Amino acid sequence: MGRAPCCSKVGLHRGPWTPREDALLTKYIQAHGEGQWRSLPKRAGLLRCGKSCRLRWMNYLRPDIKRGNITAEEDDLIIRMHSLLGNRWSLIAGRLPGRTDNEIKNYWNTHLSKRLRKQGTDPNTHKKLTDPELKPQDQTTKRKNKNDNSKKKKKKQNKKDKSKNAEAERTIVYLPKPIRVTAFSLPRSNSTFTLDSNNSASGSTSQEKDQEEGFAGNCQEVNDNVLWRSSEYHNEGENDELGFLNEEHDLVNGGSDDMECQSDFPTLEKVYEEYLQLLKTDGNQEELESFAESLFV
DNA sequence: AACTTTTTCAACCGCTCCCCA
DNA sequence: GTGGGGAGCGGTTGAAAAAGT
Repeated sequence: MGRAPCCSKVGLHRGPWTPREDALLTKYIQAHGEGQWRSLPKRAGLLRCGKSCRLRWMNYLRPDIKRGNITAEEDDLIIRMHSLLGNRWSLIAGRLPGRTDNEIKNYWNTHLSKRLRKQGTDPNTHKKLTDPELKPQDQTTKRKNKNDNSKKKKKKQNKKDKSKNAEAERTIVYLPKPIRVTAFSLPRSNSTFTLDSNNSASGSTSQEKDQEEGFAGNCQEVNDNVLWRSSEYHNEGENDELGFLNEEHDLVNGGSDDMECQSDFPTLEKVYEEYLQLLKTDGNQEELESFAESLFV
């Protein structure tokens, strides 16, 4: 059993937000700032749960949210980030100014994972799908279950078991150990994503290459391209786990003018080489895990 | 035009982590 | 050291829209 819900559902509004609720929330946050989500609804005069308020603000009302279609550059970046980080949407979103984790998650599930499958790449592992029978395992199957109530109920009941089984069956990808990070040291209300017109993601294009080379290919691709340009995706004051990657990329490239790197981390190339060595050695899971962990100290 | 199926995405849920008393 | 509350995250749901028949 988990914790009790953060708020009593009795008497609270649920479902889509009305313009009036949006206005109340926006007005309140503009006046008092973000935070204190639990008590915010009451103080703002909203009949909503604090969680709901937070979500609405973070995913929809925040002034720094970028509207409109995801560009090809963003698209490409999401795929690359996902190959490195997996489903860590908030981290990925942190690299895409103005985009929310929810938006990226949705975009991945509705567009990118499908596209990768079509292209013969497993969206989970980013490896080439060898068995064509794996392909139909997409949302179509999921949708068919949607109208089946008994299955639906069972689905929820077996949720945990399923995820455990899936865990066991899944191909192990030695992604870094997930850690919780606070995306920005500044309060969000103060963080300004001033992305000028030159700030597109990299000029990289070679998705086909990625598919052929799988995870390793992606990693190499990351090294070779300008994905980690600190001036583009590293907000001032940000202290997330990818920070060192940004720095390392600059080191690899001989450093950049706008950023002084005094990191003790090995270069990204070295890290990658070491990683590949460990991958080649069979049954070296422990070493791999500790290696991955060491990257995030 | 009517109906069915599929897709999209905002919102919810359950869980974990972090912080503080 | 520990327990509780707040915040944040990722997975999932379901209503509405779009596409197909």
